[in-house]
Amino acid sequence: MDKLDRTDRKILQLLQQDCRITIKELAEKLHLSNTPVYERVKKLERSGIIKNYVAVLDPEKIDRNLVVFISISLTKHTRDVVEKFESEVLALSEVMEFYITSGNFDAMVKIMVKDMNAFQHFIQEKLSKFEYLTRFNSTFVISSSDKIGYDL
Amino acid sequence: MDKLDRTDRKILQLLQQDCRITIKELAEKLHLSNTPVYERVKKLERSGIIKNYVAVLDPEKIDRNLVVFISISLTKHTRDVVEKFESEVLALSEVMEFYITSGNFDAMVKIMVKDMNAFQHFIQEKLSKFEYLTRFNSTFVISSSDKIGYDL
DNA sequence: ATTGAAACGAATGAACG
DNA sequence: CGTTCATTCGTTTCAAT
Repeated sequence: MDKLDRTDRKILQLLQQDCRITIKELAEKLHLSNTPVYERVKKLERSGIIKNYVAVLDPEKIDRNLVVFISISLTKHTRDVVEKFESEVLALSEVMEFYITSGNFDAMVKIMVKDMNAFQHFIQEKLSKFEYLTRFNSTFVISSSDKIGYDL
Repeated sequence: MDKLDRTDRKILQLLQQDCRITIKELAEKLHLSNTPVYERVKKLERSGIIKNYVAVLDPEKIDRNLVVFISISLTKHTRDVVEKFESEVLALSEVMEFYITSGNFDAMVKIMVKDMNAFQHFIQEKLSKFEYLTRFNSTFVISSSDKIGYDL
């Protein structure tokens, strides 16, 4: 897919805010008929610019209101060790995001848990068991705000 | 909303993976008819457990492939200063997430930009202009992986 | 690349077990 | 809770431009 024109960007902006909007409604907002909007959305999907459509849940309502970033140092940095660590860490239910990073640590994970007890359990029973993990540092999130989508 | 039963959790799991799935398809996967599935989805929406439905874009395809976490120290920590800082920083197109944090810094932002030039521009022309910002530290993301949704 | 219409399939709500 | 069924509404395709 090449360049996005004004209409494509507007479609993406609206779908980033609410992807259950109907083609019909999109068409009305854009002052076009169904077909061109339909074709544009399909093209954006096929090109991979739209990766997928997901439901966003409220962390508070599902007991995931405590967010912690944990920076991690490893003792080995070979590809196989790092990849195994990544996939095993990401498989833990508390872990939402995994990053290989520059700087003082090798990796960072974002975890979302119910409370401090759940955090302690995660550290003691799960994270600390990894063989090649040598050191970590936890940064607690006091409050946060996310942007709805990308500015195009 | 009270407790989620097995069916609710399955619905949420499927909607977190693909929220454009039809009620009909959902019903087939759950071996139920349309109506109960429809009613459950509406209830999950009304209760706020489902916050919204969003299209996820591919960062690479929209020139946002360089991800950087920037930890920030402020000189003042009053409510008004922090809130103004938060809203102004979040309004910058490069900034996707803003966190008030514990630890050595006061805040952390996640930015997504095209390349190092865009990063440099962000630092020099945008971030550095904030009056109460005193010190910051950038952690570059080398690779990352996100989880599709919450394990319920 | 857009329109308008038509065929099809899904969402919604009533009636009921 | 669940099912079936009827109606409404959106999606998808296509001929024409």
